[in-house]
Amino acid sequence: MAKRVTIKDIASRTGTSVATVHRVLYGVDGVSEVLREKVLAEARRSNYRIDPTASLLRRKELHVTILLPDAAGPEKYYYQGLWKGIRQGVRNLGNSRIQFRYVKTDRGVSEISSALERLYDEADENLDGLITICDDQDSRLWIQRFIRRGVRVALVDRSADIEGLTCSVETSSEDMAAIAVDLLGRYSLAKPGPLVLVNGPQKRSSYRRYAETVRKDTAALSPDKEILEIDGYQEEEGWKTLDSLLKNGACCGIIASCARGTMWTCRLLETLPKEKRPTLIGTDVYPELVPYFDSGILKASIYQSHLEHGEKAIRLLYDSFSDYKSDSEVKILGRLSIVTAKNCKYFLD
Amino acid sequence: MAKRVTIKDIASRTGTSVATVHRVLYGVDGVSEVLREKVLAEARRSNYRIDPTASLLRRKELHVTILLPDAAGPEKYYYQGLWKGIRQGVRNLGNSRIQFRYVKTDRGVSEISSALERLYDEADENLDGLITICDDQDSRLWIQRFIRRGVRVALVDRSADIEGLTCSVETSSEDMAAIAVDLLGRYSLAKPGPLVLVNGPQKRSSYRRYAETVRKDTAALSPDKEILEIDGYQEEEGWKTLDSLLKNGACCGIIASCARGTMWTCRLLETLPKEKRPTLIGTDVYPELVPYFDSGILKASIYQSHLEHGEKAIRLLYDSFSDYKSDSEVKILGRLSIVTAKNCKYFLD
DNA sequence: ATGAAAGCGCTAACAA
DNA sequence: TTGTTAGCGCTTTCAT
Repeated sequence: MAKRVTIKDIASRTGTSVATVHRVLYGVDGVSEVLREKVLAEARRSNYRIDPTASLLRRKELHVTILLPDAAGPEKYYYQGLWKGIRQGVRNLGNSRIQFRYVKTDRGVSEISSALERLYDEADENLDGLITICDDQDSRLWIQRFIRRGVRVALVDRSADIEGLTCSVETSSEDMAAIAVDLLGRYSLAKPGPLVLVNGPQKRSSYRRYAETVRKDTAALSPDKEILEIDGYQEEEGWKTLDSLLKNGACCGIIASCARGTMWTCRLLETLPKEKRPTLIGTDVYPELVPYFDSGILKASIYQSHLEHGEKAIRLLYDSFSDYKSDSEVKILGRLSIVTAKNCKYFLD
Repeated sequence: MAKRVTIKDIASRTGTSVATVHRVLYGVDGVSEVLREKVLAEARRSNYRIDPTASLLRRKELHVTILLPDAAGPEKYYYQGLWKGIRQGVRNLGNSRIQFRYVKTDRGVSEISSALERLYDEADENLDGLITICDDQDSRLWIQRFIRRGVRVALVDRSADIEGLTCSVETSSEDMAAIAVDLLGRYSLAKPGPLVLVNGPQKRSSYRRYAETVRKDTAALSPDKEILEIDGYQEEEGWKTLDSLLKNGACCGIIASCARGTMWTCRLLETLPKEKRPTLIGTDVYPELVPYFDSGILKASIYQSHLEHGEKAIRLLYDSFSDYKSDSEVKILGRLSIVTAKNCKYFLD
């Protein structure tokens, strides 16, 4: 049980004071190059680790803002898991000397950039961390400004190639699509009629990549299978298209690649007689889907681990605060789970 | 931003000292009933929470022993995930002022009780926490002795009805079986031949309950379906039985309910020509299974979240140390995930 | 550029 | 039974 190396040890061994060691460890200037080198060398040599417990005790409170779309309206199904994960992550931290502030935008992701702008102006030097989502060029720019100002930024849900990010949690659209096609399977794809893909808007690259993989993987199982794409964000129009398709002819199966699309497709299928309902593979898991799992309308859904995304983002940001090593960006790929009626209860909280 | 309530505040408001407040909070005797009540009332009134950061800083080191079967030999497939989770949980804690000791038994669960006995004798007052597994009456008795001695015990993997347990993480055998039958599905069950269940030993209640649910759920989908049970722990014998069955006749599908059984069944199926391989649904996910996922021999496997079990156990035990409220036992039901070739990479670390 | 010193909120040893 | 006090290892402020 080797005694732990403290900042005091390093100070005495290098013939300096704890204050100087502290400055060196955190890269604060006002230390001569000679001393800096000496201290750094000793810290490495003795394998010094900061004691996070002690470190936290005296530190002044940090401020972290979480800026995400509100889980309401059509965004509800998508964001409720993420918010839940954020709350849970904060709870897990216990007393962390971090003041969290929650900001919700009303109209989804599109409003994020203007919210970032407002945040940038109002929060002067009082912001230390930011957790948000980045899906457009404007948001990218604002996030870069925050980073330049010294704010640590964690991104959830989508990747964005930004220099200096503290961490990002994302999902592989390709893997999601591959899982969906695989679940539908050779059996369903052998049936007559097109495969329907209730997708998100094409202007988002994640949805484009999803569709691409669906096309590729479907072709591998059933060449020449027609794929009919519907915009899941345009519920009214999509509903009509799909409804008439199902009433007239049929389709061999449906893949819904977005949370809201999964929801309304379930509702639509419910209006049809049982024998007219094709197999549906959905996306995300939330309480509203349970009845459709139970009735067999939704055969399976792909869980993007949004809850874990939220938890992880909080955790990683926290770690970055209590770790003086200015480590590079941490990228996390969210786990993709297959959820059916039989195990959906494990994915609801 | 309300200022946090400290032990000092409580002391001054009740006209006593921090030491007394501390004694009251931790239930140490040597405090008059009058004072105890007064302090407790004030703590409640002001919604006082212990500051875990500060609490940890000064506290003397705690000792926790983790006693589990070694992930070697036939136990390898089962316990590697659990051990990995334990290590990860310890890492997540960072500097927690807890000294962990890892003890591995060589011959699986059966050796746990004698290991507990040895541990009980050697570790005098120096043990504060224990994480282990309990699958027989002897272990139960030893665990009860530990608890009476004041050791906090966390159980992983199986439930055991013991008074005073700090926490337990377990898995629902019934849900596992239901998921397996559901995955095999009406389609496979409609094929001719019996359903083969490569199960664990019948003397374990978890395996008995597994088989029961398989029988019930199978009957619901395909009445009169014959179910052939093989002991997955007797690899040699089981291999012969299954091999001759598959070579002569056929079976409609195989469910393997234990990690080791899944492993050797995969190996067996590999020796057969492709058209003779029935659909296999397995249990647990570990690196050795990946080639069988890829080749299509293992259609799906049910992940018991062993990694998360280990993490959770460490976490919950830790929380119980930094929480003075002597809360009751925390029971966690491990999440059951469905894993296929398409998402197995997310379940390997 | 550097160091001394005062705590953070709590626990534990000691004193009364 | 109760109170006093000395830290835990670090961060921060202030003085040099």
